[in-house]
Amino acid sequence: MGVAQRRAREKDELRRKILGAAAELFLEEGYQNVSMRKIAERIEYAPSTIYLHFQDKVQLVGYLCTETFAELDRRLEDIMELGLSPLETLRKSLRAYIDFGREYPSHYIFVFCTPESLFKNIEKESCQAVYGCGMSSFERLKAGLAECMHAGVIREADLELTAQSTWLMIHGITAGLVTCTSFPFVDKELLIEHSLDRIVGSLQ
Amino acid sequence: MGVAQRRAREKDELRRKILGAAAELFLEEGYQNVSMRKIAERIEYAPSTIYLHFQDKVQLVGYLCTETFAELDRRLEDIMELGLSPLETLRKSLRAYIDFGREYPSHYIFVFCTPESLFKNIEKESCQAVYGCGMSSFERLKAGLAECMHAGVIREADLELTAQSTWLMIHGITAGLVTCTSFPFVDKELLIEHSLDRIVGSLQ
Amino acid sequence: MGVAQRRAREKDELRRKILGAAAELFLEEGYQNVSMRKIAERIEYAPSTIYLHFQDKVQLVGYLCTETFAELDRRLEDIMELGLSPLETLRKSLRAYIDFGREYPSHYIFVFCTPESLFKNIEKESCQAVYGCGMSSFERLKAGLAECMHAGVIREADLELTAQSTWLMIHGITAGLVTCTSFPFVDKELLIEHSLDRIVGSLQ
Amino acid sequence: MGVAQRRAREKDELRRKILGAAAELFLEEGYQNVSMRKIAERIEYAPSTIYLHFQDKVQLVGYLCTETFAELDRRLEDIMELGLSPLETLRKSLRAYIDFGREYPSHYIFVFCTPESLFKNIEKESCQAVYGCGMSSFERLKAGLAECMHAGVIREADLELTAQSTWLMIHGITAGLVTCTSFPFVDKELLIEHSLDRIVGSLQ
DNA sequence: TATGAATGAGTCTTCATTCAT
DNA sequence: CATGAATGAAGACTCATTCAT
Repeated sequence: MGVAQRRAREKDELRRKILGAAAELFLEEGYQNVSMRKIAERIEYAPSTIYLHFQDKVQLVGYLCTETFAELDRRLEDIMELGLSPLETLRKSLRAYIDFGREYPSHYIFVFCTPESLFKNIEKESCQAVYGCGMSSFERLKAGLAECMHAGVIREADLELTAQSTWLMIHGITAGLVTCTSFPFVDKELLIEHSLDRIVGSLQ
Repeated sequence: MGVAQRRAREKDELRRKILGAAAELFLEEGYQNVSMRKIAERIEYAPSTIYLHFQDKVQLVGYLCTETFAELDRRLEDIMELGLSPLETLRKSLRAYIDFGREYPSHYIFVFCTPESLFKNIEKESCQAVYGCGMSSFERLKAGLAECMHAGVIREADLELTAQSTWLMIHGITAGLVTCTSFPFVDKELLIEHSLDRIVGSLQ
Repeated sequence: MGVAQRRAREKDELRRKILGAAAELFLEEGYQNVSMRKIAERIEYAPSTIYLHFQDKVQLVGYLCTETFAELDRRLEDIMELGLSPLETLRKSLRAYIDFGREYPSHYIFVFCTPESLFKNIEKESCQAVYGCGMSSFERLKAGLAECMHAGVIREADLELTAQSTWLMIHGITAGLVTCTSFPFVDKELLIEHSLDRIVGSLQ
Repeated sequence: MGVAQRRAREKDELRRKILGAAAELFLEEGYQNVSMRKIAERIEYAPSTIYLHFQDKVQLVGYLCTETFAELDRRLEDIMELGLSPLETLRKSLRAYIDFGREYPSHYIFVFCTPESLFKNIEKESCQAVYGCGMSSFERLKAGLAECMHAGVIREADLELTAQSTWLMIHGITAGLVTCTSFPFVDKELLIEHSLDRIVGSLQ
């Protein structure tokens, strides 16, 4: 049993190594410039070895995103469990979203800023993984807004509309900061807080 | 001299033809799926001919974006010349920005949603063209905000901060609508107007 | 000892399972589209396990053909034991040969229509198995012809020459029907019988 | 003009060189083992250069066969123009067919002995070229038989049936001699002539 | 005995780019 | 000015096979 366990652990380790290398390359080179070959080179394995762990490139990237966004979900969950007021929870969640995007810029860009035309010849199923994995955090955002409306701390309005509008705005902040790296932004901390003030304020 | 003139004119014509074909392909297929070969095919010239007019692919696309964003500038200018109130002008400008992005999704994505790491091995000059071309519209936005502050129709605040924050938000709307094509957005017209209400409202 | 026997039996069972799966795939997909992996998948064993039972792919296929052609031998034997007249026996044998080829097209093609150059880098032994396995049926054909000559029901002639010539003709019918699947053949039953009439007729 | 002519000639020369190398490899290694890379290596060009002359592998092979079978057609035509008797013409044609197959074994094997399953994932169109190119010689054979029937030198019978049956037989001779290179054939000249005697005889 | 992990050589193909003409 | 020819590097992926366990 010990053997089987070790094997499983080793297998998982390599899997994580692959995902790690992929994430790094992603960050450094962007999705387009990440190839199975380069991933393999970085971990010093043969390209074909990757195929023992992932069906194809898109699946690999899909897992990468899924796993990374699970982290965002976890963070949002943690915030909800802090027992803060609905409004504080919302504000903290929005901030967590932005922070997350800045910490995992490549993942964020890949999932939310990659035009779908890029996946022209790729199976729908595989793409679902990539596009789907942002949905659960959106749902969380919506839930947070619902609670605020319920508590009467923000204006009553169409929930879906409000949620989408709010998401678009924090997406703008996240994406903008993350992709436009040579834009001469003012102090980013200030910029984020100022923007959140406006966004949250405009809900009230 | 007549000869020289004609030559210059012809040269310029071909240049425009190339840019035109590139723009079409760009729109239809997105940056990644545009190749020099396809551009050449479309205008029925040899691929190598393109290199007589443009240094490389990125430069070509850079020019493309520059020219396209000039169109945005023109639109913003037109709005300013309408003689509307500062606030109306601002609102119309923001709206024009979003509309422009939706009309030229590939250009918008290329200029604002492409992580710069993608251009690792590419001459700075070429990249400058790409990244610079959004700046003038940002300046216009800033000017519009300044006028509103001046006129006292929006709250007095740090101009640069306000402008960047505002840009990030409308960028979010534009980018979100344009890249997340499979997201189940509510009625987009409504979504945009609602969001603009919030953004402009949060300035007051 | 009981243990050793059981082991041997189990080993043989797996061997047959492998050959069975290979035969199925062979039939469904043809030699080129059969891979060790696919065989392994079908029997739910690891690819490497196959190598415990067969040296390599060609050897495996060699055995496969050997076993399948043994079936042809059996059928020819059965016919001989029917106690028919020499000529009837011959005719029935030729027909059985063609039918066999049509039932096992992949095997037939592999053994008789694969140029030997394909096995350039493969051990002679393995190839022998493949090429040898058609010989015994040829010998049976020759015997049948000999008997007919002996009985005076066909023209006396060089036996080897006659046999080879006859084999080439029925080989043409078999191979043609089996490989040229998109050729617009007339009714195949008719075509076969008409051809056999001519072949047998030309012996008399 | 001289320049353009020379260019065209050179282009054609390379094209022929590619086809030549492909044919050689074909012969030596069989269709399966011929790759674009190997062809390129043999002519000492980059693999991508081949794609300037042929769309893809199947097209290349298609041309190879088409061109080769054009040669067979030419030979059959030449025979028809000799002004021989219908029967002599037929006999000579059958013989020419067999000789042709023996001279271009790889081409013959490829066109007539390659199971279509090999082209599983390949466009129908491309395959047509490969499979179609034997048809015109079959038509010639049919015409020859028709003339013989007309002249009353062979038995009147269903033309299509007779033609297909006859083709299958000479196909058997050709394919057998060409693929079964290690079979201990008797003197091939004798074998061919003997078989032709039988085939033609069985028409009368 | 059986296997899981790993590989290296190979598959076809596309692309941006260069250069002699 | 324009091009046709050519290329080298890279793309994703498959396969038969080996070997330590």
